[in-house]
Formats: sequence, C-alpha cells, structure tokens
Amino acid sequence: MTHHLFVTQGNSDIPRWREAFPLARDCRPAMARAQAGKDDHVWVMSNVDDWGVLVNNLSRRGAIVAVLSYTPDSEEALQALACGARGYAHALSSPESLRQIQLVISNQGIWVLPELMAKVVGSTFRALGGESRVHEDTLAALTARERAVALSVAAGNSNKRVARELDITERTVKAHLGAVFRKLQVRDRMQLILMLSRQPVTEDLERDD
Amino acid sequence: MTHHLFVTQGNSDIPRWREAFPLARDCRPAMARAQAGKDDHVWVMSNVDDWGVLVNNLSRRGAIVAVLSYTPDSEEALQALACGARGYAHALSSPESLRQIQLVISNQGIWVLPELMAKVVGSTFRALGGESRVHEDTLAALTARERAVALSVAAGNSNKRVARELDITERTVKAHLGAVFRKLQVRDRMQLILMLSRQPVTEDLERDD
DNA sequence: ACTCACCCTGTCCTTCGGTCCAATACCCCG
DNA sequence: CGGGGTATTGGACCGAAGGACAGGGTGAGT
Repeated sequence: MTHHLFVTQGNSDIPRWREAFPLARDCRPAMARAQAGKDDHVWVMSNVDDWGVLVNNLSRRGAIVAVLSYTPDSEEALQALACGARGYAHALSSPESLRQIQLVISNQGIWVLPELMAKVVGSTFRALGGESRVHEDTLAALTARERAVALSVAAGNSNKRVARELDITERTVKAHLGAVFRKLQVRDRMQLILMLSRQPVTEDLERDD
Repeated sequence: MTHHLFVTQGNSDIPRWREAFPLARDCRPAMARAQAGKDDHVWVMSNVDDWGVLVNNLSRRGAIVAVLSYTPDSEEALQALACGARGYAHALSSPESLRQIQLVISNQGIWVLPELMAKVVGSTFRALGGESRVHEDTLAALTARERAVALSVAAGNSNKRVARELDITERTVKAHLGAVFRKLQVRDRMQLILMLSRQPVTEDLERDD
C-alpha cells in the first residue's frame, strides 16, 4: 500500500494533520527520503532544511508531494512547484482543506492558495515571453475605436487628452470608454489600467461599499 | 442548481463529453456568456473565436472553467490559466479523465497535462530572478501612512474604500495622497498606478492641455 | 428598403478626485 | 520649552469622470 508521510524538521507539533489523516506518520527528512516511493503521499514543511531538494527527490521518484508553509508566498509556491510539488498551502489549513488538497493532487491536479494562483500564473506567463498575449485577447473583444481609447487611457491619459489624440470629442471618448468598461467588466479607468498592465487585481469587482 | 456547459464553435461533434457528463448541455460562446454564472462548470474548446476573452469573462464571474484543445501546447495552457481557466487538457481525453479533471478543478485545484506542467513551471522558476523590487525604492521616500495609502490606491481602490480600509476619513486619504503625488512627482492616481505597476515610466508626464 | 453595428455628438446630472486654506494633536530633538 | 515633522480632520471649490437619455451619420448584409 501507499505510505502517507508528514515531513517536519524537529519536534514541531503536527498541527491538524493528525486530524485530517489519522493513518499518516510523521518523520524527519532523512526518513522520508529513505521510505517514500511511487504514489506515496508526502507533506513537507517549508521550514525543513533543503526542502526543495527533498521535494525534488521525492517527486522524481513518483511520490505525490505537497508543501506546507507557515508563511506562504508566491515565490515559495513557485519554487515548490518547480521542484515537483503538486500542492502548496498554509501549514495551518483546516483538516477539510488538507483532505481536499489531497483529493486534488492525488488526481493529477495542482493545488495552490487561490490568491497565489493569479500571481504564480501571471509571473509564469511573463517569464515565458508570452508577455502581452492576454491583452490582445481581452482587447480583441473591442472595436477598433474602443481599443484605441482603451489603450490611450491605459497609458494614463485623461479623457480630454485622448480626445485630442484621436481628434474626437471628449464626449465620444466617454462613450467608447463606457463600452470598454462594459465589455471588459471593469468599473473605472483604474481597473482598466490594472487589467491592461496586469496581474494583481486581487479580488475586485463588486462592492465598493 | 449549477449549469454544466460545453462551449464549441460550430457544429463540431461533441467527442466524449456527452458520455462523461450526460447532464451537460453544449452551446455557442454567446450563449455561455449569457448563461454561465457563479459556480457553473464550463468547458471551452480552444478553437472557438476569442476563447481567451470568453474564459476571462466566465471565470471572472465565478464560473469554473476548463479549456480543451485538439492541439495542446504549453503556451496555450499558460494562456488558458492566465485567463482564469482552472483546467487545460486534450479535447479527446477519455470520459474518465474528464471526470477526474472536473473533480480536481471543482475542488479549487488546477489541472494541466502533466508533461506541460514540468515545462511551464520549470522554465518559469529560472527566469524569475528578481521580480518587483522597484517599488521599495520609490516607496522609501514615503511615510508609513502615505505608503499604505499609495499601495491601496495602486490596487485600484477608491479614496472612500481606502478610508474604510485604514479606518480614517476620506479627507485624510486625500491629504496623504496629495503628499504622495508631490513626493513621487505624479499628477494623479493613474500615474501612480503606472509608476507602481511597471518600471519604465520614461514618458513625459507634463502637459495635459 | 431595412436592420444592425459602429462611430460621433449633445445635454443633464451625480459622484469622485485634487487642491487651497486652515486647525488640532502627538512625538522627537535641540 | 519651542520648533519641525507626521497624522488627522474640516470646509470650500472646481474640474474630471461616468451614467442616463437622445439623437445623427455611415456601410454591410438580408
């Protein structure tokens, strides 16, 4: 059968893992390295020494690895994924979350904190030179004129300036801009800028008050 | 209840989707755009026009989107993810695979072809030297409060929202913001965003009329 | 002809953003 | 202690932004 291991550095207590997976065993890095094999599930704390190397080894041997961190950040998440981990989450995730994660990654899925997702994918996309392919897509939904207005606005120009630039009335600029907002589902020029200059945007939309 | 849609371009036959999800309906992009909402599951073929935009819209509205392609490649996969899709697979995946994918992505997971995963994440990590350290320089000139305001504004928030966030008056936000504008030599919040979300800025700034 | 999509413009009105001119309070430093 | 920097807020003012409502013009299809 497959093993199920928690790898911790020292005598740190194992938060709610025990609760999530009663059958699992906790161990030290060396032990994991020795025991884990194909299809085993291994959870590695990001505070163990050389966790990257460990994760790499394990996943290379066919183990299904998830990394848990007390201080999750996108950079570490990327590193974890790059080392072959299939999951990355907060170490204090609830037992339910942990089981959900296990479900996902044991089915060939990837699991990262939702808020990190955007960042990870974003930087990945940029890193691959795919650069502004997205924009072309989002902008593709616009008419030629709307696109021109959107781009100018996204460059930080005021409506008046855009008007002069395109040699139309400020009123017309507003009209086009309104259409852009509708089509791209943003509330104002700020979010337009963010959308076109990319990523963050956390969880805007809806509710301003 | 939640919808379950297959979005195809034209009269292409729906491979084995029917078999995997008997209850699902297939439709055109426009229909999907109109019907799909929060928590709906939508499968989009990568040969429909502007699938990127469509996926963007849908996922932004809370739908769970997966992209299927007859010719999967890492670039397209990344694009799909960047647009908010949670899954990317071959259009001719077996019904079992499709169900597995659905399981994964409906549990907050990400699903991409395993061999693409390595490529994508691998190259990323290397290419990800230093990301966004630029800001710390520019932001260093600000007081703690000003910095907080600046960052929130740069995230696309309105003055009112920032006020609530920091639990101060909108008036005070304006005061801090004014200071930020002076110190960073920008005229308004748009240029602030541009300054904080990219690096170049080369631009003129000057002259609006 | 007629519809449809796009482009352009107008007025009216509300809210938001930014600046000027204040004032109060805190804290650190000389 | 007095002076400078910071944080906070008030009021007033004005221009920018964006929505609501209403048009007029073109060209491509049907």
